[in-house]
Amino acid sequence: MDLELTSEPTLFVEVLLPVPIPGTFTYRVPVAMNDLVQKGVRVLVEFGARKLHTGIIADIHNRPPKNYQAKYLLDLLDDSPTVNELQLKFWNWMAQYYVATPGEVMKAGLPAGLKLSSQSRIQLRPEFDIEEALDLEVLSDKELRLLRSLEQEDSIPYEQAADILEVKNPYYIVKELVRKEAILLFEAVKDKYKPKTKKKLRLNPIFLETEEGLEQLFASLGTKQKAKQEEVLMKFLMMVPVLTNPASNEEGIDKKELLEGGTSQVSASSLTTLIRNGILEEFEFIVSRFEEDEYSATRYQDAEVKLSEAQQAAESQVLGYFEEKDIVLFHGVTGSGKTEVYIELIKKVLDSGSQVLFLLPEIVLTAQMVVRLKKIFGDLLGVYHSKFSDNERVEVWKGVADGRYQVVVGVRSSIFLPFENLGLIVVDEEHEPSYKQYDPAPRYNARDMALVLAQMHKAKVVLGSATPSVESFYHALNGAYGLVQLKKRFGDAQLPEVTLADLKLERKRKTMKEDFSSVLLEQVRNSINEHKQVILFQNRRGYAPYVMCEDCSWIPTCPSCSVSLTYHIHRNQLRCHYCGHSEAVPKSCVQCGSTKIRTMGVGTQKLEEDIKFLIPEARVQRLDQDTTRKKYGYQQIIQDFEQRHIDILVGTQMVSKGLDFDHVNLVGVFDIDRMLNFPDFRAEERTFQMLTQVSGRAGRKKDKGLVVIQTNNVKQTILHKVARADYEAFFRKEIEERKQYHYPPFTRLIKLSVKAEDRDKASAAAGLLARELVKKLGAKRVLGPQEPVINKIRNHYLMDILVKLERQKVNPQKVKEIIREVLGELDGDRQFRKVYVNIDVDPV
DNA sequence: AGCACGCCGACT
DNA sequence: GTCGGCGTGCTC
Repeated sequence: MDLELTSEPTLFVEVLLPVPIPGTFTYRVPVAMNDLVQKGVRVLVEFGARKLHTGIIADIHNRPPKNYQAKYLLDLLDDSPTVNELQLKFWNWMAQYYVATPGEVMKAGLPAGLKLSSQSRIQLRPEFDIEEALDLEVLSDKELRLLRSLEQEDSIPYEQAADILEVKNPYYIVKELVRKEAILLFEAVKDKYKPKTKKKLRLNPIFLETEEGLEQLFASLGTKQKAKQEEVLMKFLMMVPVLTNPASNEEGIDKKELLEGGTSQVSASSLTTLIRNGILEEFEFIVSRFEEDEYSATRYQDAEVKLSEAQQAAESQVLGYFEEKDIVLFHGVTGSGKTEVYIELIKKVLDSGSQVLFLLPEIVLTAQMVVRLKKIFGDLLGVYHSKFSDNERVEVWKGVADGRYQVVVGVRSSIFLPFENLGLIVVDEEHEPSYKQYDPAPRYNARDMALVLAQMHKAKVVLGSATPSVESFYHALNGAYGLVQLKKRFGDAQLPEVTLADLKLERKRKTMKEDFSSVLLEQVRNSINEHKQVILFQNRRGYAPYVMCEDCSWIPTCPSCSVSLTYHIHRNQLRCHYCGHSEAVPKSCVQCGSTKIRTMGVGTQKLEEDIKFLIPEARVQRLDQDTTRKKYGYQQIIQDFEQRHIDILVGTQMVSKGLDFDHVNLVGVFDIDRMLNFPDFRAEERTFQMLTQVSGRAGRKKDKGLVVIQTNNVKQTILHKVARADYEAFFRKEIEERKQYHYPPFTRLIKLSVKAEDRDKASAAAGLLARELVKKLGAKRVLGPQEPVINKIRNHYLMDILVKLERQKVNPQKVKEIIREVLGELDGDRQFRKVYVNIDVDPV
């Protein structure tokens, strides 16, 4: 036989693994799999001595690695690719741009449910003879004990060995037994994703084959407990017309439905007997985790949305821009009806056969927008949300891959879904910082990545906002993006009136009640008397940001972070919002022994308490991270507020997002000065956006709403711009400052955070880094190192370096290469062991 | 990032 | 001796 002709080529694959090591890993393809390997397929590989990993095939070739022996692929997990080629390209791009590894991007992009988990198991070697080993006296007591237990089982989990042996770490004993060739240690893999099933029942079809079948059936029942069994059967036959409609039997009936449904309950144990005797058959049916709701039958063609003239004009402007530009910034004031325009655009894209991605910031998602879209797009719409379980995410992933979902509404991570042909991406509230991921790497901004993804799909993008980011508005004015504006509220609703409450003055006159100015409190009372609703905005959760000893000013701080501890009232404890540390409130001062420990400052909990005390008849509810932990917590509160079971909603920025309430006529804003004075070049932008958003909650329909902003400095011009809803005035001033001080959009920023347990080490490493960067980039482009305000988190000291690159002159990818190089040097220096550096490209 | 391996000190 | 803590180096 001619080996040359029959032998198959030896193939190798580049496998992407979810590890933070640069590059892919080369594995050898077993000949039997040669025809089955394809890019994007999940594979099972051994990685390191004992670990199994799920990886993705990124490339296939026939070049054996030079310096090592490639391991074999263990298994292929898919028949068809889980990740398409465009996604692989996208991941790669993202890794380059954000200075991350492809593995880190994979980790962020692939839902956990598509990764496999592995567990070590121990098994007795069948050829090993325990008695013989005993005769030879080569086994210790413990070893023997483990072997005896294994005799009874096929295999046991590794952890169980610890219980059997009554030791903490069975590793050495297990290892010794492996050496003696008594046992095998292997990895069992299980697919984490399990479809959800329902138990269904059908009648054994043999009873339907002949005319007399059913009679025989009743005759064949055992004599014992016959009546009960008959009862079950009768109910079944009433619910399933087996004779007139045999297909209904094929389809079966819910087990639960048979047992509990209808008018009577029937015996579950009789049913079990019927199943055991082969009269009824039980089978499992895969169901979707997403309940088919009342809208699912609707086709979007049927759901008419009437656009106002202004909306129609906006839509045709967007379409007009799309003739020549790929990106349009859609600036529409709160309540101007951007959503209807989005919907019309989406319909058009769907009609052309392309897919649509609708991005929303984190918090809004469960609320009204999804319901609205669901009504229109029915079961073509997939929803991707951070509170979904792993399994639910996998179902959306698969739905997108097989084309069941043509529209997806989702949070930032939905840019990773396996779209084949996107035609449009809508980024609503494009200015929202929650589109940016902080930790872990890749620190990506979903808004920016949406632009990249769209380009790869040759799709269009609409960036929508009532308060566009300075960057986006600048690009729009520059002509890089199209600009479409809606300046009037829908249906002639008026913009709210904005009043400033002068806290300095009120304090002097002693008219403050707790943290409420008399101006605000009076308005709250008015609203309640008129049976209107009120929103109070305080962007700080907890009860008080810190507590303090009245006698010596001692403030409890976190043992691991350089921050004061926040007081939470319900558990009566102090908590760190950075690392989660919590402790009881000290009864007396640690420093001077005084018992006069007072809460300082205001959080949402305190506001809630105060307003309940000041207006006892009002029904008050708090909306923040702490009250919305549960999956539907947020939805529940919003619903209660909508249905007017709540008069006053006290909350963090959660209250400011995309919610339309018809009966709110007052919004109160606390602590805005702290936000304005935040040491960040975006502080004013953030404040303006937040105030505009939260103001938008006041007044709908014909009622003019009122916004009361409490401030210590009524002269701050930004507050007056909010009052006039003058975005463009805000923008003009802001863009001048950005230009003057070289901030985005005129520069690109890269922030390096150096982290080490030792403060001097962090400082020294940062110093070295900065010097090297200055050498290569010039002193003007490197700021710092500077110790951040919060200089210690989780027992690691921090130092920041900011790299500023002029937008026109500098190639940012080159600079990232330089940063990688310099970091490599630091990595090689023994002195800087255990120093970590985070790279944040385009920090927000 | 894990995780194995090796070296060191504490304990039965 | 054995256990377990931590520093170091590697993963196709």
